[in-house]
Amino acid sequence: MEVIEVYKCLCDPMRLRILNLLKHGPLCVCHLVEILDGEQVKMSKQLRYMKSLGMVEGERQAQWMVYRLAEPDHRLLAENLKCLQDCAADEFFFREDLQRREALLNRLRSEPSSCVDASLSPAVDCCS
Amino acid sequence: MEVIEVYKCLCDPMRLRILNLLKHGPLCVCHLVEILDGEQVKMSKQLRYMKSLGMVEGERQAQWMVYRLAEPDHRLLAENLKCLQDCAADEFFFREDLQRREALLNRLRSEPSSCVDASLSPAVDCCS
DNA sequence: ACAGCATATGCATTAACAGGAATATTTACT
DNA sequence: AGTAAATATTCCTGTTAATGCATATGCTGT
Repeated sequence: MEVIEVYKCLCDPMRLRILNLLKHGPLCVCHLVEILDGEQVKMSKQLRYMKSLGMVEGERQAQWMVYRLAEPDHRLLAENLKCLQDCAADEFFFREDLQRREALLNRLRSEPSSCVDASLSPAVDCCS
Repeated sequence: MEVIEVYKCLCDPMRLRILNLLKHGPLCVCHLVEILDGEQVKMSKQLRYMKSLGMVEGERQAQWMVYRLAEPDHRLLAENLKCLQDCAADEFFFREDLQRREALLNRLRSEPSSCVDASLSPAVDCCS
């Protein structure tokens, strides 16, 4: 991954929000859509883009695709992911997203549905 | 400066190269143009853009405009500027630019011209 | 094999951004 | 005041990247 590619990827709000969420653990597409209040198609395209850069990894679990952060292959990326975590405290929508994530996971834990497993798996905190 | 603005600014090669150079000290526009082998108009536009974000500061000295790095107002920016320095060692064109900068400054020191002063002023290494 | 949900893809349209050419502004010098 | 050099601005054009819509694919349960 090139320096410029890193920044090009990071300069979109939705992609930043996705990274912010995945930093706390893997999520399947439908949960990302729910938390980020996005559309399925858009989400899928962003994920494909980020996957093509090696920034996230997708793994199929039954009919769901579970995405997780990939091990960063560039120091620049690793630094920015680390930094993102600190920014999350300041940035309004980052905080909100994480709250929505918590709410969702709690709901899943209490009334289990079929794609719980994926999103309840422990965070692979590769860049903390 | 917003998170997204930081990244939007950083995702252009020419802007990265400008930052890489200014990190080692102020430069006037004509020297930037010479080192980066760019065109005056393009350079001027990039500098205006970066100035509008508060990323660089311009000071007029006679007919020259001398640009320097501004004190970063966002932790994210500060981190990336720091990181840029390390990247410079790897990235081919970053290294080359710095070599061209050295050559230019040496030339200026030996055969002084009128805009020497500006570009020979010591680096304000605000983000090391 | 079929129905239904989750996810992905292709293509056309539109919005954002960089590029070029011409020109304006500022300053210094005579 | 007039000229020349350095820098900035404006307007227009082309390119790239995001968006929307339609549809395709993959998996599961019956």
